[in-house]
Amino acid sequence: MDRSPLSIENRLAGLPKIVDPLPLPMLGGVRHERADAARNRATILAAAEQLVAAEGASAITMDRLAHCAGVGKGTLFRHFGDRCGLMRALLDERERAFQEEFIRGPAPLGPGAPPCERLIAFGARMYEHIEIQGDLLLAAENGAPGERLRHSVYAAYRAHLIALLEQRDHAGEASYLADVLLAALSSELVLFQRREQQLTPRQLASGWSELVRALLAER
Amino acid sequence: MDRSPLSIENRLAGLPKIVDPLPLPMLGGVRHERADAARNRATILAAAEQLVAAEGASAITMDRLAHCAGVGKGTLFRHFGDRCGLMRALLDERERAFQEEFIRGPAPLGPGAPPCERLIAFGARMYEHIEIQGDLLLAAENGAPGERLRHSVYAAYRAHLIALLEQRDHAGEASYLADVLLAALSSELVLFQRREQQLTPRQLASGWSELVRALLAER
DNA sequence: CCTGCTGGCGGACTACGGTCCGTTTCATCG
DNA sequence: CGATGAAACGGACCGTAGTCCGCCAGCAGG
Repeated sequence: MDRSPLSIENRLAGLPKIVDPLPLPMLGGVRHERADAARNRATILAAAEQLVAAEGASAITMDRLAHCAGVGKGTLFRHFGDRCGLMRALLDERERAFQEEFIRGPAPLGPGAPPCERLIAFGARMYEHIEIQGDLLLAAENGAPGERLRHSVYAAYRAHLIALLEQRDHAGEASYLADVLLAALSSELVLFQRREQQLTPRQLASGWSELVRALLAER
Repeated sequence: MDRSPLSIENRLAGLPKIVDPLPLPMLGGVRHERADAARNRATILAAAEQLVAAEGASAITMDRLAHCAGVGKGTLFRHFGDRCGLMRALLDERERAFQEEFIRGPAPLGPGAPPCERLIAFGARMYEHIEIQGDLLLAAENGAPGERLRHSVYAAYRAHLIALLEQRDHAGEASYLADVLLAALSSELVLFQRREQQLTPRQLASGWSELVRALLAER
């Protein structure tokens, strides 16, 4: 958990957690979730996973899921806030693993490689992620306008990219560029490129790496 | 309603239409909209404009608008397809003017300036557009996932950017880069940058022009 | 083990987007 | 003109996300 004082991930200290846990039971001090609540959450997630596996993310409606899981609708919303929150919860495990990889994993994704390589690896990894979890990601990001950008997952990616960009003198524009780069990796756009524009994963990866190289080229 | 043979819409022949006219009345041959239909469309748009002016785009619900305009809900949907279609119709006039500007207007936005300058002007113009019509644009783009990317307005922007990029050797990646650039100008992102990230219009414009210059730099 | 109360639970309820289809209105043609 | 068929109309209807609140049960303290 602890790392060298120079590492990127230090700069992430104090940033929002990977997935903010909603109101969550623990209010004042440390307190655990009531047994029935924990049981219900697990049941719901299991039912949701099954539904997604069987019929895809779009088959999940809150009514149906509540019925399948044998709980009331209110319970769903208490646990996950809204539909997107539920989708995020389904993605959470992979999400954590991914963030772990680029924060502390082996090069070129993790520390050790030069920023340019890390950025390229980041995009490649994100493309894989979308390839596998596309529909779920889409469902998770498809909330109120701008909500996805306000969410902590986005903030984490953003902070990571900014840190990498700042190692290459993009003093003023790092933040702007981070947003642009992440926009290029949004699941909505990528799925459009894959399905409508018929771009291959290869073409995407190559486009991305050209993009990154152009932006990081000495000027 | 009818215009001179030199009018904008004639010159756009062959290009994707600015706003595809829905099923529209004209099926086989040329046929005009029925009088009551035209009257209703105008009434609806007027009521919508008034509502938007008074309470903002988000105040428009289809039920309410139908009531305000004194028509049935079905009529709304027949004319505009869905809520986004209605929003697009509200933006249509400005949209046409904008496209006219960058296709045939004066440099640097229109032909005459080098691609790099035109791209920079394009972004600047788009930022202005969003500054003024932000909420409406957001409402217009906020449909089913990916719908906005499939729409003809997006296709027109895309084609324009590709044409500009291809004047600078981005043979293979022009299409990829066009999508990335447009993603940077999406109203969702821009409004986030303006409202959440507190970027000034100036900072946006400068970020954009750095971005464009970096991508068009000889390599 | 009993008791009290806090927090979880469920499902009726609301608001909204979008569809459907029986009815009405317009334009055309005999 | 009237008749006739096509197109527009309207609003009841549906599915879905999200809220609310009275009820119930798990847990701590006696």
